[in-house]
Amino acid sequence: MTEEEVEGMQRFKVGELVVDPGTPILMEGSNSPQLFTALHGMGLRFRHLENGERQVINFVFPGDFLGLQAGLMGEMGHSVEATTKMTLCVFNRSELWSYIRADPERGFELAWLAAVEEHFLGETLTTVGQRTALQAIAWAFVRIYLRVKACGNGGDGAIRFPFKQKDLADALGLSLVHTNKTIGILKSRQLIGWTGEEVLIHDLAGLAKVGLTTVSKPKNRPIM
Amino acid sequence: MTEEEVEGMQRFKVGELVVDPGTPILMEGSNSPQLFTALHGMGLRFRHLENGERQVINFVFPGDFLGLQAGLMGEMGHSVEATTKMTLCVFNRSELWSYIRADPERGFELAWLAAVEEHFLGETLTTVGQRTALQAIAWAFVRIYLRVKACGNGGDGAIRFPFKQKDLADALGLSLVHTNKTIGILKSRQLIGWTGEEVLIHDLAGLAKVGLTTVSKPKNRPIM
DNA sequence: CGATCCTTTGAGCGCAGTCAAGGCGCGTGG
DNA sequence: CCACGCGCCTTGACTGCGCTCAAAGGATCG
Repeated sequence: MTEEEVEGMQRFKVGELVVDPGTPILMEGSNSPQLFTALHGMGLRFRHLENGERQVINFVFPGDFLGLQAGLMGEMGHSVEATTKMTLCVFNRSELWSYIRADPERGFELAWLAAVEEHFLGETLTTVGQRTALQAIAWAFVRIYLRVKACGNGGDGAIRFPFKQKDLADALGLSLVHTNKTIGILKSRQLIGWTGEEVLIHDLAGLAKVGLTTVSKPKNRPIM
Repeated sequence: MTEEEVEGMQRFKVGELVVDPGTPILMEGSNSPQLFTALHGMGLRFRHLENGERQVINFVFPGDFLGLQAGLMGEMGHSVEATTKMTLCVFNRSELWSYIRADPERGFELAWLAAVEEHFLGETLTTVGQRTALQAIAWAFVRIYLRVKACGNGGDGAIRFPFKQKDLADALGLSLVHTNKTIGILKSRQLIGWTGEEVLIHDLAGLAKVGLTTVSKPKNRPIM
């Protein structure tokens, strides 16, 4: 989300909300009357299977819009939960329509947001479906690093990543044990480091090579 | 896509295009000057990994919009290819903006389309990441059946499904051999039949149970 | 200083992948 | 008319990546 968009949405904000780690923000299947933009902190989007298995859809970073599906379709396809303490910008779902009507470009903004999500989900699906565990985890660190750096945090090769190995495992469709051992391989190859809430990317190009991916600069929304 | 939306878009159509089976329609990474709506026939959306592996993102049925990512982001995240002979409604990408500007609801329509795609991709991701092969294939047949029935074709338990087992395998991140054997299990349990281009759903409820999913009616776009 | 949560490591198993070969339907050409 | 090739489906044997079970460190906290 560009700064102008954040700016524009601020006019529709109802207030700010600060939530503690572990707080559910949106529930799968629900039709929340409120939508959010993440201002600080990090979280998780995920779905549950009937047998209790969890699929992490992606990680939530500052700037992410939460509740687009509820706003557009009337029902969330996944849940959102805070992993760290988070502060959220709150909107009323009922005002989304007036937001769109105010300027035709607003609808375009939302469509663009959804399209970006779709694009990323397609890439994730390809990872989970086709990459090996080693490739998938290498890919994930490349994506996460680029995503975090894009929102300003983490200048050099270090980023804050307050998630558990189980979260990454659930994001990639792997077991915790196998994820742990595979991370160990990447560590031993001097490609990454991960201690506590800090991840070190020692060799981005090497990681990208292992992960069968390329490091391209993220594109901004085109002005039509 | 509702009939009114199709109606609305028809005004922006440049013409119709008929393509033969196997024809590439959109290429991953490209910025096609043309966007399409599928009118007849079926196709595939897919991505390729650097090692040549293919992930099928989903199946294209009549009514699907093709090229939304190119229109909104300037670059496709996946390729689209015709599986059968297809007829497409053609639009100019450059007119997308005037289409949106004509009516604020237009932007909403596009955002809604993208959100529906995102919703479905999240469900697919959960399948590939968390369901076993048997559960995944059962889930896939439930989704496909509901999707095909939603666009009018296939009244009773029979639908036209002109895809190969390899296509389904690539959609679920499974090997062809294992997919074949797993389909055999579903056949022997009298849940489905699959001969040539026809799939028979003998027991939708039973399939849904195996696939750890529920058969709920699809929701229409809410009128805000 | 026990309790709890997370990470790490080892052992063994099994689901799904790979390799290989055969069957079947269909179109093509001798 | 039949032989042949080709694409796709089917089946069997074997392999191995990743899962499960289990237990042992560390770190943090009341």
